[in-house]
Amino acid sequence: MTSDEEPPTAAKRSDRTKATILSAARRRFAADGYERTTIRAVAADAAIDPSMVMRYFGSKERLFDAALTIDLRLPDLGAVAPQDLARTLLRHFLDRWESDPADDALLVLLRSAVTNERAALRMHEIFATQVAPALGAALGPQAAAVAPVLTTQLLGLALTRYLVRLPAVTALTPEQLVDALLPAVQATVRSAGSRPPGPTTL
Amino acid sequence: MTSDEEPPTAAKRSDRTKATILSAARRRFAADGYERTTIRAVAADAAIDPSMVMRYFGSKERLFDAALTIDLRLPDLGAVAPQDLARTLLRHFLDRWESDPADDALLVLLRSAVTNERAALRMHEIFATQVAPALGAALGPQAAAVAPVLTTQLLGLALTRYLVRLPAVTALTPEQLVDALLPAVQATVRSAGSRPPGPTTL
DNA sequence: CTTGAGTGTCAACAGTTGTTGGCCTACATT
DNA sequence: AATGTAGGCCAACAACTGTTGACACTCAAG
Repeated sequence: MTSDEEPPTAAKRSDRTKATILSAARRRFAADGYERTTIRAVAADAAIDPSMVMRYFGSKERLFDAALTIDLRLPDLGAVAPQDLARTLLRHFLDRWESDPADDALLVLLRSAVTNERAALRMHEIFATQVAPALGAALGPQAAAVAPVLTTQLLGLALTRYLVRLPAVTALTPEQLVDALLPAVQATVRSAGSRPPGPTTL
Repeated sequence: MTSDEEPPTAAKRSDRTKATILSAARRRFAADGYERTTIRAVAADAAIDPSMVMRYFGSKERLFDAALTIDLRLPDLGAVAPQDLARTLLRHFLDRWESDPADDALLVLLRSAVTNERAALRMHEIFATQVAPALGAALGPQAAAVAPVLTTQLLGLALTRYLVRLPAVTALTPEQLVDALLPAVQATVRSAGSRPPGPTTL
């Protein structure tokens, strides 16, 4: 076999441009959402012809799918002491988002999920496959009751700080945000234990 | 002067159609957001020609402005006992949203604010003129520290339940939601008193 | 040198969008 | 009956969208 493998160095020129397109697409989707992002704009950012975007990704929808491979990279919450859980979660997400808000896949997805059904379904999927299991490992059977509330709180933070950019929220430093939100998140985590399965559940 | 006043009954035919357009616009903006809402679709819903929408409102942007006269109708929170504040807030917004999610101006605005700069600015304005003062009346000078967190929590709820429609959140009844969120919101309200003005404020 | 695939550009399509201007009709006032 | 105006419709515009097909360049293999 002397004939088939690809050039060892410079791993194919096309892969590089494909990656360039993908990163431009992520930035555009993050900044503008699905509907306002145009293939022409993505192509221009990637300094390439719009038709190449089509050739590499087939359609705008498939480009969107490709741009949104989401891995929350949640740590093993089973190894975290319950009293540290709230702080760990807040820090984890804030760290991610602060490092590069315009390129974080979760923020990209969230912005589009508000007006795009496809993106919303993707969000549901991530909750079911990543958030719920991770919290289950930390909180056991009580997690089901708490997970939606925690999601509400964390996505609420993402919404007000990175999407709507409320001045009152963007004015705070990440450390101040952790301090400000900690009581609420901690109360939520604690409510898991204190509330027996069904008090007023009809 | 016997000549000028308008017909007393049936207060002008044009007012009625203008109102019809406005209500159709609200529904469309709520369902689709600013970008995906088309004037043609609004006109079709109102059973009228698209050009009439332009004649009455001038442009899509001005139609959007007209559709979004937001009054949160917040009760006088100064009259609410501090320990009831959390529950009052939760109930107030849940009641509003549940009664007609597809026509609530705040949800309409929120959906668009995520991708539309103009709508986002409108949101900032509402926070400054309605939310902040109302909370100020209830919490005094501490309100400034708490208001952003409360906003995060309430908008987080709106986001997950009405915009992204996470199954884990839509599955709950309003009463269950109040119960689930209460510990967190209460902890936030309480944190207003316990945290002196500036511990780590550099 | 010739080939032929890989990589890219250009120009155009068909559909949709916000927006505009001309025309028609009903009807209260003269 | 004549008429002016408010309310409405129709057809078209220019711009922009996702998408497609034909053509040009590069460069290693034969």
